[in-house]
Amino acid sequence: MDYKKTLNLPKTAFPMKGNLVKKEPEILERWEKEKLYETIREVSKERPKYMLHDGPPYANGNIHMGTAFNKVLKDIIIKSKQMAGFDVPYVPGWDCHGLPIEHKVDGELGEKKREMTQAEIRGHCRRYAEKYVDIQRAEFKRLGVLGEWDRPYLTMNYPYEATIVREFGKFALNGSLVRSKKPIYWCTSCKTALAEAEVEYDEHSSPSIFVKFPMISDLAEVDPVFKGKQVSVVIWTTTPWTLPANLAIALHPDFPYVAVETAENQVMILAEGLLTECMETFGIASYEILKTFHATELENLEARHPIYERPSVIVLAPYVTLESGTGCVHTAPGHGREDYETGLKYGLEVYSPVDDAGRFTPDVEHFSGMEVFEANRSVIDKLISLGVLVKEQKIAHEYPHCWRCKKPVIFRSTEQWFISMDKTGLRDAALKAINEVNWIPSWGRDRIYSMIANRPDWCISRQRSWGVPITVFFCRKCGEVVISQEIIDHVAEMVEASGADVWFTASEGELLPENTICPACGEKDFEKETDILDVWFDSGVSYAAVMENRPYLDSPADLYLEGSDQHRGWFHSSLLCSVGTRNQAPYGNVLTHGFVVDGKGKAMHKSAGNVIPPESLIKSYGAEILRLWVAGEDYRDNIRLSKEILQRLTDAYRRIRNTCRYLLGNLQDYDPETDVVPYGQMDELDQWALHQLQGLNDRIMSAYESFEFHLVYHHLHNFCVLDLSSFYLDIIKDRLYTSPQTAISRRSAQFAMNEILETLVRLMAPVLSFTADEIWQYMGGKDRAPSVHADLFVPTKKEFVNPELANRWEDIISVRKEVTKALELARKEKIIGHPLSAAVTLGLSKALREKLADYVDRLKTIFIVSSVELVDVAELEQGIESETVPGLKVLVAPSADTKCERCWIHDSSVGEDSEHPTICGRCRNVLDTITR
RNA sequence: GGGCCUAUAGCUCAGUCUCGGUUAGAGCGCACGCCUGAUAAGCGUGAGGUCGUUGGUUCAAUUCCAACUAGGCCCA
Repeated sequence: MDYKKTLNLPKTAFPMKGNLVKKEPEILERWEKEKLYETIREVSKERPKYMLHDGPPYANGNIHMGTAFNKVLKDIIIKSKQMAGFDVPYVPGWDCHGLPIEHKVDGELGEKKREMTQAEIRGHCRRYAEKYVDIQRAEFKRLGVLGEWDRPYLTMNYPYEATIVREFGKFALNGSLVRSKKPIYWCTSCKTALAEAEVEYDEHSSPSIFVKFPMISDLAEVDPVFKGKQVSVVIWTTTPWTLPANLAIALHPDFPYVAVETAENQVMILAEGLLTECMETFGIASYEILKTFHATELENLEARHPIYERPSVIVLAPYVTLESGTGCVHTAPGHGREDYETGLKYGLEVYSPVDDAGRFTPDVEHFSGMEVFEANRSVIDKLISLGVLVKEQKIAHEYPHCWRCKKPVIFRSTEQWFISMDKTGLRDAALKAINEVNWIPSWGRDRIYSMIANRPDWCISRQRSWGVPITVFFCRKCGEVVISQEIIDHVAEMVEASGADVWFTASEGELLPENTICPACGEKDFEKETDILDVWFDSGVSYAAVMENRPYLDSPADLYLEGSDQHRGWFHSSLLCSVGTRNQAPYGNVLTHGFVVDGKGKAMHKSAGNVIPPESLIKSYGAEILRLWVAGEDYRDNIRLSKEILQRLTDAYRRIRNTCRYLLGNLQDYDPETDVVPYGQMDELDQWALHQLQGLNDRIMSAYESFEFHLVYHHLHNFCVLDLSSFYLDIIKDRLYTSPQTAISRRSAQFAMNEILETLVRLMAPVLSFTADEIWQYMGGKDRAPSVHADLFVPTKKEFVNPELANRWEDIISVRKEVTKALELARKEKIIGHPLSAAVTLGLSKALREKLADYVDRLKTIFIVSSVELVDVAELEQGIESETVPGLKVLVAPSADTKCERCWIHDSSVGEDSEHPTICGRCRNVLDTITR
């Protein structure tokens, strides 16, 4: 007889192989068809809300691993919060305006752009952004991220653009908006401002000159040695044309400076570290050091401008280096980024006497009307004639050029709009708000705090096309800036109806409310501003455009979650916008993650060839593995990704999947409605399993709560491997397979397995969203939610918590470990093969024997051997003495009994029954119940 | 160059922070073996770590402090 047919072997249609690459799209289709996201909204509408506000990725290009990581992390949080009992709507968004898109469109349009109106160009930009929103949306959905994908927020939506206008209006009207000059890259040939990204560095030949600035301040007052001597500070520059705009000389605060007498009563001041080099350059063979200064001694002293009758003040700046020059840096706040910063610090004018075409303005004596690069020669000649030029050379160096016309660009100051950090106390209010936010990890607070504390005013104007206009007007007669609540409301309404394009297509008369008059001069003739807003302002007001605007959302949000670069980006701009208009942070918690790097910890760069695009990962492993990776990595540090990591995750995935499959297979005949076994009647091992399960449930739910998803992964995996596969499930196989199908001992195990599966499938769902959903389809029982994602975590069941029992089993488990070791040794020596062919004798100390007394009959089952005999440790001469369990000896021998053909246990009762001579008494009895 | 952060077995993570103290843990992978009633599965055993480096504090440091090195993000 084939006794195998009399066993209750596991059976399930749930496939062993995930086949994720093929299966995932099918599951996604089903979610879409069944409107899973809407279903989840419906079932949770009465619950407390949890607001995670999505930071908008830029609508350009395909998603990369970093964006994929971020979105999946958000999805894990959303799903786990959802299952923890909240209502968690998720509205994804995109950042749509800005230079990178305009730049791309620019490149596509080429020469055609010159004949197009601004509105036409903007139309192209809009279509470009739409295209990438569609592409990225499909890519995000493929990752299994659930959300309101058919109604995301786009910063270029008309209502969003109107919100930007309104929020800008608040700053304009509360006194934060200021207008002042700032140096920017400027192409004199294209007559346009250039962004950093539009500047290309290329080889360029420049004059290199050393110039004397005679001291006005009398150094003899500092040291008599200077009495009667002519002292000059020597500077070096490669842009002689900026000398007319010179207002200061910068020294490094920590460097020593020397005064050297180079000729009779002629003294030069320069950095000590460059003295030798300079003297050589100047061709000065003999000189004498008169004095060494600390830079701070010279601060605020005045030199005289080499050409004009005005002072040039000595200032200190940390960016001064000893790499070249004299250590004394010519500073023109209107013509350099660093010069500008230093100028701000010392209260210098942002002087930039150069027009759009790169010509000196009429007020520049000697050079007015000259083109700046051509003026270089004239400036040098002038210096020579004044006797202040120390040395002239040529230098080849990297110099910024225009990306379009390839001509060298200049730094030139133009009028820009700023949001003042201090005029209305924005900085202080923002710092205060930072302290009321929970930053995770906590150092995020320090990082953004020092940025806000030290940042200059926020320059919000850009001389571009693709963005939301700065909606202010100027009076054509008196130049007054005209802005009011009425104007803002009027413009915002028009933008809401027709988009921000209206600013560029409509006339001032249409954009302004009727009868607007200039508050300064009473005139009615106005000109609109042409600058647009920094895109960081767009996304910075998303809490207003999205969270406050949609009735089912709320602000401040519970959570913002982005990469750590966003301390300078979205966290930063959102904070300033919100504090500036609402005096509170737009978020209660801010979670940051590190960056995706390769297996060696190096940043992923195209040039390094170590980039793994999400698409290729999904194609060969499936999105589920990507999700497991997101969960498994501790994101507070850099997030590594390599083939090996993916291989390990794939292994772990299979293990978890197979464990669930085994549970399903053994539950195929179990009805959770009718086959329930009361706790008191359960097998103690099953009770142990339930106890372990409660611990797991607690640990994982709290790991979700504290956003420590790598712990979720490890706990889940370890539970499947250690508690279940290698222990619990291995031991109960005998009971499951050989008992009568409906026996209470078997139902007891099934009851536990059912609890385990019900709990596991929920615990894994936020991470393994596809697989949990797939398992869900195979689970029995009535009143099941349509998807695991629409269900809740199982609350930890106190009635299954039994620490006392778990304690007792600790001892059994430690003895079991020793037994398996002994079995392995016996196997090595060919004494046994399968553990069921072994008969084990345990030599026990009195104490140990007492502990195991109640389990005598079950030890063989627990150890999965055919017999266990207990003797006093002193009586057992052979056997291996345990190193870890005191008072334990283990002896393994081949079983003397015959193997039962049905249950494979070696037992003395085999052969007793003539009808079934190859099976044991126990199996014989089971057969009776089956055949009866 | 500045600010912030990270560094424990081949890989992913515990432990250290809040209490410094006997042989630093887990899983995976690897090696070897068993099973063939979870089978492109399952079980067992074993080998892997001078806890980034160097100093300091201490009776004692992977754990506290400093510097350095490597790496990351943001500035310059």
